[in-house]
Amino acid sequence: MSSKAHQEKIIAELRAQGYRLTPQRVAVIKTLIGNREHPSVEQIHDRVRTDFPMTSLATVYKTVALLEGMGVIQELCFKDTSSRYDGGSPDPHPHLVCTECKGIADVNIAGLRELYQDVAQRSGYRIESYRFDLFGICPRCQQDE
Amino acid sequence: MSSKAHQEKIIAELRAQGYRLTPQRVAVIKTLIGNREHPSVEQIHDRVRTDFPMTSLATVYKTVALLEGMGVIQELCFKDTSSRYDGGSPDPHPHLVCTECKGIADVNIAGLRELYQDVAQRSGYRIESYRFDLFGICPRCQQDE
DNA sequence: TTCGTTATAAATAAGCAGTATCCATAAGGA
DNA sequence: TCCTTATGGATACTGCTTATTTATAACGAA
Repeated sequence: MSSKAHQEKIIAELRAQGYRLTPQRVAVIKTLIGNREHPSVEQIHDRVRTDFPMTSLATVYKTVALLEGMGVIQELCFKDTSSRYDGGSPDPHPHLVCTECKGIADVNIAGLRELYQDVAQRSGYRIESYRFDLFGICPRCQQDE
Repeated sequence: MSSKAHQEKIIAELRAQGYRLTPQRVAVIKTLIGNREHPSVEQIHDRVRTDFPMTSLATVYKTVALLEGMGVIQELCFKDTSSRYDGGSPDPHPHLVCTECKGIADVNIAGLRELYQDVAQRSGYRIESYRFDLFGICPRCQQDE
């Protein structure tokens, strides 16, 4: 699905659930959806304010909470930085996290589902989601060393 | 290694690095090491205070930071609860997290190393550690439903 | 198009986990 | 036993996030 179509779908979903379509919300959605940069609330706020300078930080917090509640974005919480938001896919997937530049990249790992379904069977847990972060140094930061 | 031996090893390591062995530190170590319950700072604090009632929360924070810096325990940060501490093994390993009772269990997943070494090769990242949490409902909480 | 209802935005106060500060105390070597 | 100095205790503070309050604007109805 194209980024534009994805945005439209979420906007339609908001409308369907009776939420109002405010310019601020649309701007947050546009910043998040199809953006592969996993921005922080601050970064979303800065971006949104280029178009709507009066937008409050609280509004961005409320909007990302709303979108997360709808299950269309994922919050990625880290201990040393503020949370980052993944608007690319609402389904869990592993992330590559550069400990140097703090960049976050999506990565696909084949066979992961089978792996944790085996764990579910062995442990008796009913597994509903996961979080898999690989920490290291990205190629760009390795060059800069 | 037995839990007792593990504690002794860490105490020796503290001494070797010139840190003082205070009763508070020893109590924190005893609470953490060999404990499979992944306690929070609050829980460690409560436990330590049964023996040393005057112990401050700040002391527990400082001690777990020290132990984490030495690489003998792992901090597990979550978005909805305060951090939990893993004193069982300093090496990264996956965790099963019950979203109902907030319990955390260690789990072994064979082949994980190969899996992310393949990712390293494909992506060019130099992977140094990871965090893998599986969220779900533990067997006990499933029974209580 | 206008009006009315009411969800939402802005501003800002409050909450909370974790950190820093400061002084008194006690660990450990001499 | 004494001395030096790291450490503990108390508490103020910080930064991220949430709650509160009031004014505004979205959207259905007429």
